Amino acid sequence: MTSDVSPSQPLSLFPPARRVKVLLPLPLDSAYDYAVPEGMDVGPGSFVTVPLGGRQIVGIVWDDEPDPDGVPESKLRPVAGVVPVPPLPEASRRFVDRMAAYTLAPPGQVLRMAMSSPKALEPASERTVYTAADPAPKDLRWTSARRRVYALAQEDPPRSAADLAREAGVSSGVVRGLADAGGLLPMRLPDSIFFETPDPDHPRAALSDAQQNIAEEMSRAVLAGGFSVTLLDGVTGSGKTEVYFEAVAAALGAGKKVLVLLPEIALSAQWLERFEERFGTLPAEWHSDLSPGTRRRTWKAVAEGRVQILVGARSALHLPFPDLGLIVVDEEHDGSYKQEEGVIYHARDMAVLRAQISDCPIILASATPSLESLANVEAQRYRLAHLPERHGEAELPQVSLVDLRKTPPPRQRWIAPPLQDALEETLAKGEQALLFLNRRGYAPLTLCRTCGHRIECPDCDAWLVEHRFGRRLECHHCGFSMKTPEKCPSCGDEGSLVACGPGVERLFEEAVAILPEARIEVVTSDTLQGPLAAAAFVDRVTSGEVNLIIGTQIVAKGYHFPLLTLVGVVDADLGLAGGDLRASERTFQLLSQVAGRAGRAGHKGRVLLQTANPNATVLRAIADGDRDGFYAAEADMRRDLGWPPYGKLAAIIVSGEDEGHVERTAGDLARSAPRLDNVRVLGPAAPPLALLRGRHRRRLLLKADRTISIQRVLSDWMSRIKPPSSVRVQIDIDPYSFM
DNA sequence: AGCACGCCGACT
DNA sequence: GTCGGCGTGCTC
Repeated sequence: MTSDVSPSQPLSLFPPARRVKVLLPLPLDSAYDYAVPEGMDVGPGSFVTVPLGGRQIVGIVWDDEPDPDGVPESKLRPVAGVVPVPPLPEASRRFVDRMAAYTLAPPGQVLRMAMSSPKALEPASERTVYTAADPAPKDLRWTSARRRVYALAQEDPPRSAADLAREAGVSSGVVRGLADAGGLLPMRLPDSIFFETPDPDHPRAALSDAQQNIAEEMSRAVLAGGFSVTLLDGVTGSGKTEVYFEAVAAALGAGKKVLVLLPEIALSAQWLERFEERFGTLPAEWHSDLSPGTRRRTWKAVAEGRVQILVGARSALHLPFPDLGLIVVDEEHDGSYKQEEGVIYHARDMAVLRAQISDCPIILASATPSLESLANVEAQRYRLAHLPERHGEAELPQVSLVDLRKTPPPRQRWIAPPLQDALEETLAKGEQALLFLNRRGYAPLTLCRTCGHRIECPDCDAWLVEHRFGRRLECHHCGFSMKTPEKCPSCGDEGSLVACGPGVERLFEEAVAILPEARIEVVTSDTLQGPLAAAAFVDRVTSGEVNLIIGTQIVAKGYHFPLLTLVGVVDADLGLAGGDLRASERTFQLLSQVAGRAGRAGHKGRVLLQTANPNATVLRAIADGDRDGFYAAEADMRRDLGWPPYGKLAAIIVSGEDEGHVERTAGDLARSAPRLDNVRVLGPAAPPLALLRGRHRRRLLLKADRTISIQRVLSDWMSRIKPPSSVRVQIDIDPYSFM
């Protein structure tokens, strides 16, 4: 096979080069082979620069043995260099492999998420900091501004010129002047970030017996090590966070690293505050709002093992932790853990996989667990830790339904009389209220009175939503936006366009009319961009500057306002309209969460749900506080029909600009569908958004028994057809969205 | 993902 | 006559 190279054969000038597999962060089918130049030191996990076509790319040396007969020697190109960062840890590499196998995504595309901070790989940059020159030069002219800067420069840690100027309240010219005059000494420091080690023994509030027992049990699991999953189930206000903080403390105390996932870290200023109270310092953070510099330094600090604890959104799962001792997924039921673009995955499930690979415990926390997690408890794959009641004096809020058929609001209004009365009472008592409507903008539909035309998105099967504050119509699916027209785009009639249905902006108008004294704030993802805006909003509410909040689901998550005693859900039926397999579950979770905003320590809360279907089982369950009944009924229904979590499901989405090509490919897929026992293929069908971002779509569903490996079935199936390049076929394992 | 190669419209 | 649109296909 290979030529026999021995010292007695000097003719063999080119012995076969040593090969390695290099996985590139690109959606390629497999890792590529490269030749390792003589004397280059690389092993599994090494970050290497390799030539690909006409460019240089950083990839990772993968573990697989390269097949010497794979790619012909002549095609092999040499590894260009090794990047001086710690190798990608074994656990991270296995995670990439297994996540790719699970989601059926190319491994390189999964790897790309782990290498999301390309600048982190560049050689460490430096920054300049200044210390006070001691003694200061004798001939220095002292001004009060210079004195302040000098005093600051005597403190630790040494600061950059910009920080000195800002903290001393002087212009940057003063700092430069003082430095030039020799009063400050420049120092070059590596541009890295230092995360303080949290103090697990920081003084903390006492826990109840129930909390203490669970905290101790989870701490023992952390110290013992080994993979285990615990579902931490407790209503809002039962102190879940405090309990899992104890497990975090145990891990930190033992020198183990911790990853906490939250649905939207940007909105969790209050979570960070609680963390700081418990541990005396802030954790490292990872989310989409990080500046590129912080992102780079944080990535590097994680890779170098200098981060003890990190809290982040789902993408934090891909950070190169060398060793994890505990993972926590808070609000594990939350829909935003499902990534719907690129590699389609559920961060909660992948976190469980990550914990399994690191052989460490994972805690899934929620007041309204997913049916998936409950089924895993039932099957004894997960442990259950149940916190029965609200901690302290807080009581559960009283929930009642407002029947919109019996007590409807006036025409073109959405607040029914019982809710209006409750709002007036609450504000009169000096307490706060929240009106919840999960609809951004002013009105979801603009209609022409003359010709009946509905204004739709040119690129999607969706109505444009009027945003009156911004005087625009927007598509909430693709971002298309236009100035609100004066004339009907179809018949040209002037002044004939009418807004139909409510959005939060329109509700604001109504609230102003009926509660002229109220101090009202509309809170949506449009108005709360970034952690600073969120923190400012929290301040306005806690200080009492605002007493009526009108918001979308963004306010349902994670905020606690002590004086908020009334929650009005304007349209409790909204989430049930689509009728997909998870509609009831989602509605239950969302409404429970919103309801949980009402009432805390000492103030009993009230929740009014406006509905036209007061007999809907979800709403009855919430009103009666019959959580267990709801879950049992929903689980029975899913079990009977073989839906998840009692069966497996995958969606196959076919899309492209040419509708005919899409139809044909979808048809081909259906015809070549696997014919197996315990596997059914449904479709193709046009999803509700059959046109999205200018692409036509069809969807098939593969439904199988729990015992079937749907990944194998799917990859066999996909290998049988070859779609034209104009058509994309995406696979969504465990779909959550049916749009 | 990028970059090259390749085949049809408005320009110096 | 050429510059350039981005469709298609390849990269160890």
